[in-house]
Amino acid sequence: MSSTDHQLTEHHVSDVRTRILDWYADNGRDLPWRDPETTAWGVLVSEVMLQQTQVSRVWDSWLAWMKRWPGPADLAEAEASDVLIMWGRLGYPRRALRLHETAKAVVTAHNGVLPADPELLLQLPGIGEYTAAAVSSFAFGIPEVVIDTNIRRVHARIFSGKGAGAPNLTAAERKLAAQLMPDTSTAQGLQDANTWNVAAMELGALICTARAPKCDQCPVLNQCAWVAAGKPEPETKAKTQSWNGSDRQVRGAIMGVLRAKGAVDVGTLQTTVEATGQLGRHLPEVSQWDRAVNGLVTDGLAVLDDKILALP
DNA sequence: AATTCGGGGGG
DNA sequence: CCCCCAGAATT
Repeated sequence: MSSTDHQLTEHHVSDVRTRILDWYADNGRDLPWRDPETTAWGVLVSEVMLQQTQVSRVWDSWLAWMKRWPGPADLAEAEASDVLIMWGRLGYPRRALRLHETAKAVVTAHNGVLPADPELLLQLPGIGEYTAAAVSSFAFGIPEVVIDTNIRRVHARIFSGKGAGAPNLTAAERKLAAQLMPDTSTAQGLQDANTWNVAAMELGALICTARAPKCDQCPVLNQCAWVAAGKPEPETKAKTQSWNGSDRQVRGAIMGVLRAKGAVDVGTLQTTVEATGQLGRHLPEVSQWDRAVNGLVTDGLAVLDDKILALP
């Protein structure tokens, strides 16, 4: 038994769970994809959009997307170019292509019905460990152990006394998350387990935030190991990749032009993109333009035909 | 295990 | 300016 298991008594865990479940009942946000009327497909769309993109930016995009393509069959019939345009500025446009592919796979391999089994969900493009578990739990009521960046931070602070989750998801974090799940042998426990997933996530998003956590509003302030330890600073993580001058910035600027114009002659690509001002003062070298264009084509985000770069 | 992939919110 | 965000896929 490790030192972190030592204080993990059932009484303590149960107390924390009850407090956070009660807090969520009163403070959970009415996000559109949490509406009971939302389909499982709608939940999946929200989860993919929310991969590395904040709730505030996803909200309107999700509403518009679901209105245009309510189910997988609708999206499966769409053109990839329209899918990318609709994705807009949510970022990481490969997510849009993978969601499009997943819609097609649901139609062709699953009779048009999104599977509930996390193992089947995992096989669909763009769905990883987190999203598979989240859809199973949130949309289908299957009490999978959901672990996202919020939940990892909440668990780390309350039970491990650290300020943040590990840099990469560890076996210890998986074990702890599994131990914290309510017993699902009763109907009430089953419901609590699914609510626990979303409640812990919500606490991390609203109260137990990465920076400037609102501990004065926290339902488990007095149960928190991190607070008890005096809120030690998290170990410094690797510096985030710079944005200005990056390949991603150039790729993103090109995609912005393609979404607006549909296509552009590669001979005028540089001046057209630079004229949008998306690159700031950065003027890419020819080699970076080539790298960006080739990368977009390789990733299926654009096609190059007779010196014309266009949406797929 | 480390990199790459957008774009913007917010301290 | 810098870190962070309901991660996934690739190397």
